[in-house]
Amino acid sequence: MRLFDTATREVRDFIPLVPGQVSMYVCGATVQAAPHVGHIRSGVAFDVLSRWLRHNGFEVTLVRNVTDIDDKIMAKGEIENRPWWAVAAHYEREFQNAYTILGCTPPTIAPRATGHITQMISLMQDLIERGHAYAAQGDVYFDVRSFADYGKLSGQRIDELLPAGDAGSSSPKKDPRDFALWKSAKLGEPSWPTPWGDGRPGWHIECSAMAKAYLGDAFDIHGGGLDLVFPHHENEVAQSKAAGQAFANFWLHNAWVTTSGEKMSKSLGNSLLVTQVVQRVRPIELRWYLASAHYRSNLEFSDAALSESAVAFGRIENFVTRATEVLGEIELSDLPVDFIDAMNEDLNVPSALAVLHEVVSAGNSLLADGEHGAKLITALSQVRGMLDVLGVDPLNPTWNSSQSDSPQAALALDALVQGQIVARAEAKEQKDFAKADAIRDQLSALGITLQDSAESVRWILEK
RNA sequence: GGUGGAGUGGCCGAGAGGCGAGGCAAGGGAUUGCAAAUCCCUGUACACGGGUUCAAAUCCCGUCUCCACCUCCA
Repeated sequence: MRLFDTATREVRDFIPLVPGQVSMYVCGATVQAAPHVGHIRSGVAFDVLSRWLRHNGFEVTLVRNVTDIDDKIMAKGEIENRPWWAVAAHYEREFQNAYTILGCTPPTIAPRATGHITQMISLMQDLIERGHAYAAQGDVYFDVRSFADYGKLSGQRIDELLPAGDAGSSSPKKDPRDFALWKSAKLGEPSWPTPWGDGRPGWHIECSAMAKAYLGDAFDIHGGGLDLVFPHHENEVAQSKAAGQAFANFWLHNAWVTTSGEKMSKSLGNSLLVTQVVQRVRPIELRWYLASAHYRSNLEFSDAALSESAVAFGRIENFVTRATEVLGEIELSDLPVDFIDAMNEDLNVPSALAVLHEVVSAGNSLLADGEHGAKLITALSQVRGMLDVLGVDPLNPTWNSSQSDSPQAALALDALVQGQIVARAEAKEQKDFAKADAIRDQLSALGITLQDSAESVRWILEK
């Protein structure tokens, strides 16, 4: 399998540090607002990666952090008139819900920054001892000039960077590009005791501390959104490597969801909350849409594209449902070679989907011809296998809408619709097409679509 | 100013020297009482200008446009 590594800017062979196991750290959310579609794209992208790794027999340890203390969370607490920790807990839950309804496999652990202050202190002590950090007026800063590789990950040179915004004359920093590992607490701010005084973590330190706590000094993959490359990941890798760790072997970054060509972000006012979008399409359709573009390509979000994508998925789903009605439960078989090749080449999902569509077409032909044998079984099992890798197998219990799908209700509805189907068949028998069409229209008005085929009539409830 | 990415047919979206990925939409056909569902057929697209090559969307040079990061960001 090959993956694009931001650090080397090339697609290269992925070989885990420990055979058979993959350790992965993905930057989750700073829980200061509800998740929008862009946030969840990242969740879906790395979920597809971990599913593919598991499919290939790797045991995956996935750490996805929750940064639950930072300036914005504190500011939000002011606005919402509640403690910072209530804000953090609230939005953490919202993210959790979004990941869940989009079918993301839960991470092995979702550690919180505030639960790892001890590890942060120990890391800072280590950095100070090694001469890569210094305490000043209760703050602790990372000394970027002390670390030769600073800027390597993002291709930045320290002297070419725009001056940092907080580099005022009052700053105790040695260099304006030095960044805060720890910030001394002002009155009324949350704080934790340290050898340098009471304070709270700066951004970046939590990820270094938690990656080490759960994955050790060296691990396979570090992921996140493209905007994290600089400064977040640059600073993280600087801290951890300056502390003597090998840190991440691969750096993976997902691209944006855009609208009108621009990155979706709160400040531009163009963000769409996950909760809003899943009112328009089903969660599985949103996931299909987000997963269907290559993770390193921008995905231009539009209502039209979303709707078309849902229609396209409907065709796949239709095949799965019809074939399953004919075949019942089946065992999964091997995936098509072309699909495997596409996924192994830096998760080329769009190419992989071309294979999926081909198998679906072939499967539909088999159904149309009434061939319900081994070929159809293979087609269905391959299709479901491919969908499963992408996390969009419609038959997976994840997607059962719990409220409406009680078995009794489904049986009752089926009995009623079957009655109408029989009535329509009788009308057709008597060439009373007006009556037959009226029955079909009635059902259609209720969201029930009839699908005729040579030997049977089936119905589906539009969702 | 520094760094990185992108411009592909009506739309979405892969590919990255060689004989038209795929999807959606559209047109035609099969099937149907009519629809729906399904299947088959139909498209010579790669921002622009040069160049290299037997061959370029893919390589080189130049130009234009857009986006992102360098401040919080998935």
